[in-house]
Amino acid sequence: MDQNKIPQATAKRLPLYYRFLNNLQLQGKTRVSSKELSEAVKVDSATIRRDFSYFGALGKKGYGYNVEYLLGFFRKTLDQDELTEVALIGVGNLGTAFLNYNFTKNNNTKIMMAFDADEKKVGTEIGGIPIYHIEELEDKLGNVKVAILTIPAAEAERITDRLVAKGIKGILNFTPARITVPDDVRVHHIDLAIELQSLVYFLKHYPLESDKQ
Amino acid sequence: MDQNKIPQATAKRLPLYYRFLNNLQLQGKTRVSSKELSEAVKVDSATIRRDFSYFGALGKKGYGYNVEYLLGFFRKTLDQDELTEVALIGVGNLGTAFLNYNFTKNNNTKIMMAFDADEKKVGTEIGGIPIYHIEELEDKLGNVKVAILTIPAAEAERITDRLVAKGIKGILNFTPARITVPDDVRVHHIDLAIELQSLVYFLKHYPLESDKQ
DNA sequence: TAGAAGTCGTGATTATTTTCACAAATCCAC
DNA sequence: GTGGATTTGTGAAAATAATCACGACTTCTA
Ligand SMILES: NC(=O)c1ccc[n+]([C@@H]2O[C@H](COP(=O)([O-])OP(=O)(O)OC[C@H]3O[C@@H](n4cnc5c(N)ncnc54)[C@H](O)[C@@H]3O)[C@@H](O)[C@H]2O)c1
Ligand SMILES: NC(=O)c1ccc[n+]([C@@H]2O[C@H](COP(=O)([O-])OP(=O)(O)OC[C@H]3O[C@@H](n4cnc5c(N)ncnc54)[C@H](O)[C@@H]3O)[C@@H](O)[C@H]2O)c1
Repeated sequence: MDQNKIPQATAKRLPLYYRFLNNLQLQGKTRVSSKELSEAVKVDSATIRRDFSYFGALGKKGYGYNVEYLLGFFRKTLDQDELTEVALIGVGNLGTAFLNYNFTKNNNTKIMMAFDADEKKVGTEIGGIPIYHIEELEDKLGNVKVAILTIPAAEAERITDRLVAKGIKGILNFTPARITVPDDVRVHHIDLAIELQSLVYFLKHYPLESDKQ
Repeated sequence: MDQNKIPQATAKRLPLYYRFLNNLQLQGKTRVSSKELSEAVKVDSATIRRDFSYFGALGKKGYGYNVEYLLGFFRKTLDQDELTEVALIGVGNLGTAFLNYNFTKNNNTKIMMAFDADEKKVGTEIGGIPIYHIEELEDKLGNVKVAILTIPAAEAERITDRLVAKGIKGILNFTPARITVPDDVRVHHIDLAIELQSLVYFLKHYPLESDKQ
């Protein structure tokens, strides 16, 4: 709760760094420079050094960063030692794909349960995750604070209200609906149609640029 | 090709505005203010007005914006009159979900073909889209300039090289791999594991903030 | 032990994006 | 018509983010 001064842009890159450091350690590397890191994650090396510097002096001049140390540091910073439980709402095309994916691999986030309105899906399991009826939402949700929303857009607002009422604090929203939530609930929109459309727009209107993301 | 001065942040919001305007028109609304728009898409109204202003004076003071006019304008700006063809590489969990989704609904982007390495999938269709063997990539791709990448991370770089060699200019990359491409190829990364992880990070470290996105 | 090479951390600068705030224009009710 | 209510478009300011560039320190080699 202390590191409230870390720029949002930096915070968004932390998981990326963390994942790459994990890979490095698996490969047995013990040190890494901001330059190497930069080439791998496609973020300017000065930006990486700046990002790290918000957490203090993590590296050593002339040497770089010690992989194990840095990894341990990020593990703590990203709370990788405690599992974050997630609920998924809407076991359709997208929802099913997510249930089949192991987010826990290097992430310590786990979908614990799923909900759907379709009686045929209720009672079954996908990837070992039980699917409950959406009417059981309030009963089953327990202490889960994060939800993934993969229901039709028309249902989004109504279900969101129920999630919020039950204490959900973070929503990863894949529906095109822009949902309304109280100030203390955070929503990240992932709008795949818009991502595709904006990629196409950039292609047509920003030819030969060098700025990707 | 002319509007090269439009900020990237603005460009990314255009499809969002476009979609909402479409909905408005379907509802039969003829005018809309930046304030209404703001509430619907959760973007500050001053930002919306600024965004629009890059394209000239689209509204009328004291009145707001004419929905039909604005929509027509964005349709042209976003090239909605011509269909953009897309290829999907990797018909697994995610890839299948995308094939079942109709991006063309209000987007004018269409997945025309898919590729996979799995013989069992090759030759079949999903959502009316044919699945070819990845070895046919160069033969079948034709003039398609945009690709969606939903293959295992380990394959990403190799396949990317082939796509680029064949003339692909835009890649929507869902793999965790940070792929390397020439300057004239644009890559948008959508890294679902990182989105989830960063949402969790924000929840734990930025309590009671009001800034979502 | 000395010098060369490498690399961090950061002050300063620049770039980008958001937001404020208000004059000007328009609308609308009467 | 007139006047109060709206709402745009945009200068200016503020906030946020990226990048430059270099001093300081470390490592490595001989
Ligand atoms: N599939 C894609 O590639 C894609 C792309 C872009 C956006 N999206 C968006 O993601 C969302 C999900 O897409 P999808 O393709 O998986 O849709 P889908 O129709 O396959 O799945 C929706 C699921 O939600 C369930 N559902 C419906 N109402 C419900 C309710 N009230 N409570 C709980 N469950 C309910 C349905 O039974 C179904 O299983 C949609 O909003 C869609 O617009 C999907
Ligand atoms: N499913 C998810 O929810 C999820 C979440 C985050 C990230 N991802 C990433 O998205 C990508 C796809 O995930 P998925 O769950 O759909 O995986 P998947 O294993 O279900 O699908 C991968 C598909 O690619 C095909 N393939 C393998 N090698 C190929 C090649 N050389 N050429 C063409 N096709 C090939 C496989 O046959 C398979 O059909 C992965 O990189 C994964 O890390 C997926």
